[in-house]
Amino acid sequence: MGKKEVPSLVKDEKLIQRRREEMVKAAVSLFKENGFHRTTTREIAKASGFSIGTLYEYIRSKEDILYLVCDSIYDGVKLRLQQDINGEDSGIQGVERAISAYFKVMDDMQDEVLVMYQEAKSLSHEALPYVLKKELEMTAIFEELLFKVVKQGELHLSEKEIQAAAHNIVIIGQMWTFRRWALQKIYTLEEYTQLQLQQLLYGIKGA
Amino acid sequence: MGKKEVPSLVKDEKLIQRRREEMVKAAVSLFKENGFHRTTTREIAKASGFSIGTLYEYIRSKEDILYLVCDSIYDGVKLRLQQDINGEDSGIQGVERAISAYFKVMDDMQDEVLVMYQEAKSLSHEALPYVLKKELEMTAIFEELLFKVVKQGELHLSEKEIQAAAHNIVIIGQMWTFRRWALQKIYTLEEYTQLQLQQLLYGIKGA
Amino acid sequence: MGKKEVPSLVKDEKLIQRRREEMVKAAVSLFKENGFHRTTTREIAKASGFSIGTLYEYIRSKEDILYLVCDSIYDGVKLRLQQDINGEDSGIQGVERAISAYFKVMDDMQDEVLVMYQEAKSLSHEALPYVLKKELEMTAIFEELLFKVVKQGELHLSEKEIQAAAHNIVIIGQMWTFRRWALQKIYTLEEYTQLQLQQLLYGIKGA
Amino acid sequence: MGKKEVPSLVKDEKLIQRRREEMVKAAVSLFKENGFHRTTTREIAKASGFSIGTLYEYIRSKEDILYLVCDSIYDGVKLRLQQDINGEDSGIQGVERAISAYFKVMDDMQDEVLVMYQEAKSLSHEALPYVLKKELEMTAIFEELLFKVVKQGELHLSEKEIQAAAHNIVIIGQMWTFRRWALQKIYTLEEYTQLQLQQLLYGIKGA
DNA sequence: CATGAATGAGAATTCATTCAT
DNA sequence: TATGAATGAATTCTCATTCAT
Repeated sequence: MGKKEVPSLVKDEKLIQRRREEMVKAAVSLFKENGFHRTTTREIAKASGFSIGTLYEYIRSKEDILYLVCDSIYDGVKLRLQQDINGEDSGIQGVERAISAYFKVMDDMQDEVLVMYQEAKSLSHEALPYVLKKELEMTAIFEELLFKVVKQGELHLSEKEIQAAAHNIVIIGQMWTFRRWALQKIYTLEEYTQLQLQQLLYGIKGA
Repeated sequence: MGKKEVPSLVKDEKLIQRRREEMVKAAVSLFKENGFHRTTTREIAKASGFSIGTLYEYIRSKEDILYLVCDSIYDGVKLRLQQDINGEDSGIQGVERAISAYFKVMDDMQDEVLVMYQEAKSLSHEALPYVLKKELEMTAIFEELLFKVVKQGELHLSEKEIQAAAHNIVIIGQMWTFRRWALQKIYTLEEYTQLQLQQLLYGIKGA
Repeated sequence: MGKKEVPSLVKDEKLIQRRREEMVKAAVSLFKENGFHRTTTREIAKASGFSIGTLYEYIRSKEDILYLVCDSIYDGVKLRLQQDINGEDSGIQGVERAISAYFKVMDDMQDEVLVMYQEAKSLSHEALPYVLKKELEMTAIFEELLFKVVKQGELHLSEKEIQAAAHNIVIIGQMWTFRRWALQKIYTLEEYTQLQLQQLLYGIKGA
Repeated sequence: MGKKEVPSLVKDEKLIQRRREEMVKAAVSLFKENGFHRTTTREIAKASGFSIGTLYEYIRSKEDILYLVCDSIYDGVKLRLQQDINGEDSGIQGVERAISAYFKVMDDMQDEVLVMYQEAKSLSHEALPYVLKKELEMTAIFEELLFKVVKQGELHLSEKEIQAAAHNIVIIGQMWTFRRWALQKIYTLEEYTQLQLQQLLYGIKGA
């Protein structure tokens, strides 16, 4: 489904998957600490528990690792989000629930979100679109949610308004991590969630 | 006022300023294209119009350049913003005006904002605080604006609500640049401004 | 035994030893010709028969090479000296024999001694003590030799006199190399040895 | 008298002399601390109290400074030594006096001696001979002294023995500085002088 | 499949020296 | 004479990637 294929010299698909998971885990931790450029492939291999030679059996280049990392994080975020939202109540209530759940995911996956946020731009022109696509899919989740509520007549928003709102939700969630140095000094996650729900729903002038 | 001093081997202060401006201009353009890490000091020197030796007469290390770039961009943004806001009408109207002006600045300085946004995190632990401080000052501008309106009784917001609103304004403005690949396909700047003003003031449930 | 460990990225200890021997050999020859500071790491790599990258798999910095060189030379000198002295006759005769052997070693290892003599001082404050310690050990060999003879009643020297004599022996031996430009024009090694034995044992006034 | 001429762009001989003295003084201090290679011309200029441009009005290259330094030190040592020895008593007594005086000069000029000792070898093939010549002149002083005493019949030494003895005196004096890390822990200058006089005159087998 | 030694292009930085003012 | 800004060749060290075992 539109994923970029990263070739491997190894045939055993199961093994590829397992090794890559180890790699990604190690890499996230290292990227978080030192950033993509300051992390060496040797360090990643070592932290992954195998040799540099083996590392290159499962990827072609250092950039592949970054791609796998971003890919994996998006999948993780999306998976958790979909689990937390699923069927449940719809209407405005459902949107609020989704936002709260999303903020919770951002909080739980802070390190990953940060890495994705800061390093994705280092991807080559070839790989970047795949990641931006994921970012849009993320936004689309909230667009759809809002769209349903509009359809039910509970909200009155144009399509462009829906899009703007969805983008806002997404980055205000991410902001919790990439502005943690400011926000997490002022608010607890619960406070932040309450305040932002208020702002998102009612605005500054809000009732 | 709390700026980090970057030492130079050259004594003539005027010259330092002039050369550094050339450097920063060249660097912004290169960083935008290839990012900080993929840009070499030689490229910066060349694009600045002087030799590598001369470059190092005005800075101590590559990181100094990044710091000067970030510093310069913040100053630029803030300067323009303050010019555009100045005395003028207060009240909610004033806030709206300020937000519009801010979005306009973001649009005009897209390249710079993008660079600052993506590369600032590469600053060392020593220099980073200076830049984060600037980011907070940016936010503080809107906090103060809102605070005045609250004082005048036109808005009813707690301090924490003011802070959240200010952060939202700032990053929704920045989002116009760092999500340009999505947003600028959907909206013109005017549309974006109108829609986001609506969202910020009245929220999803909006009037 | 109190050696400074020089870390390597390579795991195979045997290989490390072999490669470092090649490196040291090449470095001695280059240092002798141009001195430590005028010799580049690339030259050392090339003369050693491997690439610059490989060189740095076996050392951390250029200074490590100098340390390895000094270390190796001292070990070489000491080893040869101990082989030449071993059990043999004791008494004054033994001392004379040892001095002659030592002078012979100095003569055989002129290049090495010269390098060690002239470049050791370029070692960092961290590494220098290890080399000075070796120099003292060298001196201690002669101190012990003299001490035994004193104990046997054949010589009458205080401890401080023993130390002075030992230092004199050591540097008069080294002088053969570092004043070669003067001495080796006047004397053959045999002459030098005879004359200096005379001076050392009986002094200027000597019988 | 066989000195190497170092050209200058400046005409005023008095000025040249004065500036060069300042330069040499600054350089000795810096060389002692960091060695010739690790000292930059900028540092020397600064420590001398003039600009880098001015520095190069009085020398042609960095090496010229080293030559001037060595030259100046030798002249200084020789001057002091000749003052201390002059007419005075002759015979063995005179030799002893000269040695003591020489050791005292070495002690007083430790920094200079050390620099000369360790850095002279960095001189180019062109300049080195001039310095070695000075070293020989130093030795010649003691050769002459000894020669006179031999002539007077108070000592019985061949020419080669005289030369060896003179070399020994010179380097045992220098050793006081370049092995200070060992010797100056054990002896005071007076002790060292007494012990070495004893060794030099009567040898290990002593009186 | 796994290993890790070897490679060398490339990057940041330094510093002796020059020359216009 | 004095100054100090400009220069760029030279140097150390890094690190992604390969390939023989």
